[in-house]
Amino acid sequence: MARNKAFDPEERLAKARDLFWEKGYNATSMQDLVDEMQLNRASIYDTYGDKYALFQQCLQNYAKEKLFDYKQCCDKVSPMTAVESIVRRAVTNKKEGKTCLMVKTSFELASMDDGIKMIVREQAKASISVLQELLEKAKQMNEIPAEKDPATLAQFLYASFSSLWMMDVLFGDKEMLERMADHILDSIRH
Amino acid sequence: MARNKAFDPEERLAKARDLFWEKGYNATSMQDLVDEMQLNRASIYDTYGDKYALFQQCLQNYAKEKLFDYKQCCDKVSPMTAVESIVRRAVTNKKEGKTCLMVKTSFELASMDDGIKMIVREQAKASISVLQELLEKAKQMNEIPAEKDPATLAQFLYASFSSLWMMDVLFGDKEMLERMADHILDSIRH
DNA sequence: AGAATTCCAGAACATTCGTTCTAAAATAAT
DNA sequence: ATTATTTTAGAACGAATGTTCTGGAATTCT
Repeated sequence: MARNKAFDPEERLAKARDLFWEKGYNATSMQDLVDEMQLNRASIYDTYGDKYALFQQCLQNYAKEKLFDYKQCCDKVSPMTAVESIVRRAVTNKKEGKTCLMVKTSFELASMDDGIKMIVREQAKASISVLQELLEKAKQMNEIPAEKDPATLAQFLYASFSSLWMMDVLFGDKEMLERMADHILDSIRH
Repeated sequence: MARNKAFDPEERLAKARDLFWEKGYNATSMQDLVDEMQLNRASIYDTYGDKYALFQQCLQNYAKEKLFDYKQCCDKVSPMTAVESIVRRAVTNKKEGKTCLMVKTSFELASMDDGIKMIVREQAKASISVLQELLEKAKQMNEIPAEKDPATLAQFLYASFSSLWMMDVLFGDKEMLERMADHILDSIRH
């Protein structure tokens, strides 16, 4: 009866996500999205809804990929090695100088918009859970001191990504970031 | 010959700063500023220039106050106590849930706009210098271990403000922030 | 008093914004 | 072939954007 969609919604969503990721929500116009997604205006509205709804889906998409990344680090290695690789990845994996979308969004929108805050907070909770689980295992294996609290450490670790990204934006000095990452990991182990 | 200005430019600049601080640059319209500063449009353009120039002046104003705050903590007490009070102040001094303007701006504009990045980076450098000086004194007084590098610690400390503010935005849990601050300070001392 | 400057209120400007709509071409199933 | 739906390009919309301008009232100096 009907014509099929000529594009892959997930793939085009990724393009929108990358653009929001680069420019932020407010600085990205609908025209920018039309150009970048290579879709007609109407197709965007039909498929994703308005700009706000589109952004929410981008956030969800980003959260899913990010969490998948985290969990991928957890297998095959000792818990502390997993934690270390997650932190190192934050320093190394810089997609062309793009700051983490979740961190960016936390500061641009989450303080004013409860809908957005909820999405970002849930992603944060999930990430912190992964880290906490790793740290609890590490504690059992005496890889971190007995007096440390895995929950607090996990929160601190997750929050530290914001630190690393801010310093990356301001100074773009990779060695500085590595020294900071060293300190962050040392603070967990000792 | 001429009429005097009927308002105090510094005082009205502070109002603009507070509004940018709350909403961010892009989400603040010129109309918002007219309402908040209680000034005529023309008076704003005559006194401060356009929106971008006004924002730059707000940033400078904020930087100056922030640095003054930091230096105020340095007198009369031991260097480590000064560092501690600066960190604690970041947790306690939350102006009605407003995230640090420098951190906010780092993520909203600094990655795209070099003019803004320069202002934020200079403020960061100045703050880090203050911290570094304190940490060097603390090291001489054996308040921190000999193997630690004050420069790296100062960078880490400054960056940690971004951590604390992000978690404040997302969770608004004061006790969580205090536990994180404890860990941050412990990581310096041991 | 008179000249100079700044104030205010608001109109006016051209852009840009997000969004909706029109209309024709393309494709898929019946 | 017919029907149904999605595609495309682009026009159109009202609202909001940043900015400039007009005009007149208010104030300060000589």
